[in-house]
This record gives sequence, C-alpha cells and structure tokens, in this order.
Amino acid sequence: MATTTAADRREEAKQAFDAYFAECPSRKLLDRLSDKWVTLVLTGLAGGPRRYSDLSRRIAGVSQKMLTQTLRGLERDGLVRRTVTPSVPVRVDYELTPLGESLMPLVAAIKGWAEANIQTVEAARKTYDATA
Amino acid sequence: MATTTAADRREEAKQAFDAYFAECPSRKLLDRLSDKWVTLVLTGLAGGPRRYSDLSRRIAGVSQKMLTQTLRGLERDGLVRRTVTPSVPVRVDYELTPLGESLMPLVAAIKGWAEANIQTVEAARKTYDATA
DNA sequence: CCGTATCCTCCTCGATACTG
DNA sequence: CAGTATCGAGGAGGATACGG
Repeated sequence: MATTTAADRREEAKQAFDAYFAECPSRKLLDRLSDKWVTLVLTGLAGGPRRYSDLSRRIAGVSQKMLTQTLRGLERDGLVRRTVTPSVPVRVDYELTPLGESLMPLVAAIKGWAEANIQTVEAARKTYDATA
Repeated sequence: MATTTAADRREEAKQAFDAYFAECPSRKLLDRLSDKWVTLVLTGLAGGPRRYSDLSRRIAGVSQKMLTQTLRGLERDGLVRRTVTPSVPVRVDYELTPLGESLMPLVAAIKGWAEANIQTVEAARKTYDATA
C-alpha cells in the first residue's frame, strides 16, 4: 500500500527531528552537563590536579564504575587530562584542561542562579502541591 | 557481630552523601535543566505565550506524555504559567514567568559556550577514539 | 592502586488507546 | 483540543568479583 499513514508521518518527523537534534551543539553540551556525576567531578578538579583515589574520597557516594566512566568521558571530550605515573603501585592524576577550565564559569553561573532562586522554586512547589 | 564491615561504611557514606546531595541547590537546578525536554520547552516559550498544540508542533519529536510531563514540572517549579480558557474546544496557553525568564540567560550562556567550543570537543573525541 | 567485567535491578520514556 | 491511563522495552547505574 502506498498510503501514507499517520504513523508514517510521525516516524518521518521523528527521524528528521533526531537528525536535527543530534546536530544541536547546546544539546550536546547539555548531555554532558546533565550527567549526574560530571559537575561533581568538574568541581572536584577545580582546585587543581587530584589523584583517582583522592577524587573517589572527595566525591562520596560515587561508585568506581561511575567515577571511571565519567572521567573517561571527560577525558575523551578534552575537558580533563589523565596522567599516569608508572610507579609501583601505579599513580594516576587528573586535572582540568584549559577547555575544562573555561567551562567552570558556566557551572558557577548555574550554581549562582540556583542559590539565588532555589527558595522561590521550593515555595512554588509547596504552593502547587497544596493547591493540587 | 558488632564488626564494622567495609560494606557498612560504604552504606553509611552513601546515606550521608545522599542527604548532602539532596540539599545541594545547583544539583537541584541541574536535575531540572538536564531533563531532555526542559530546555527545548523553555526556548520554545522564549518568544511569548504558546498554545499546547503549538508547542507540540514546534518541538518535533516530543510525545504527548513528555510534553505534558515537562510542562507540569515547570509549572510546579514556578517557571511556567498555565492559562486555561474554557471555550469549546478548550484552549490552554503556556508562558514563562519572570522566574522562568531569568533562567534564559543561563540557557543562552550554555548555548554560547557550546557553539564556541563544540568543534574543539568533537576534535578531541576524534583524536581520543583514534588513539584508543 | 587503579581500574575492567559481569550481572541485575530500577525507572525513564515511547507507543497506544481512551476521555472531558 | 488537551490531556490521562496503561504497558512494555531499553538503558543507566549499583553490587560484586577479578586483573595488571
């Protein structure tokens, strides 16, 4: 059947959207920033180089898997540099690259907005929940 | 046994972390912003009030469920106002509140950074993938 | 010390169908 | 037009055990 169904059109729209979406730069950045651990690792590295074990202690509650996964992702994106010192036992240091540093003002801005307005948001939620 | 195992200590740390974490304002904001559809809806509303069906067309690829869910969340947080006009058929408009508007510069900043640096990130990824 | 590999469990999200 | 209700697949992420 050559009939164009609603499902067909929806599917088509979805494809087009996904293609467009994948190209959206801010979307890509958001994908990185939205990761549960990324901002924590980033701020954890803000003060200078840190060892792996150091980070895992500073960022309480992170599993080895997630810490490694997050660091790998950030390294891949060129936001973090990984340095291995082949001693025994091995020592690994992580630090922000200039690109990574350039991202910190944004994180700070988000933090700033949040601290300034979180109370308003909380109040709005309370009101909303009470009304509903 | 009164012995404190490693698992015990990990569990304890997790509890403490979660409590601390739940209090972190930037974390809360990030939870909102990191949502796949939030920024899209927000930017969709940047130009002024929009009807529900209007939004669903502007934001191609969003399901009814997600659009409604996102709008509800934003309304609850006081970032978006919902106005129902009881005509037949019903008409519903959404618009940014002043609080919502105040968030837009941040979104713009993220967009700006992304557009300025996404190529560097992409290049870094290519290099990383090639090396590995 | 710094990971990798595996399993297993929520929980999000999309598809679909139905209502005021 | 603007939703709500329900179901099922898929992926994220934690626990655990093992390797260089």
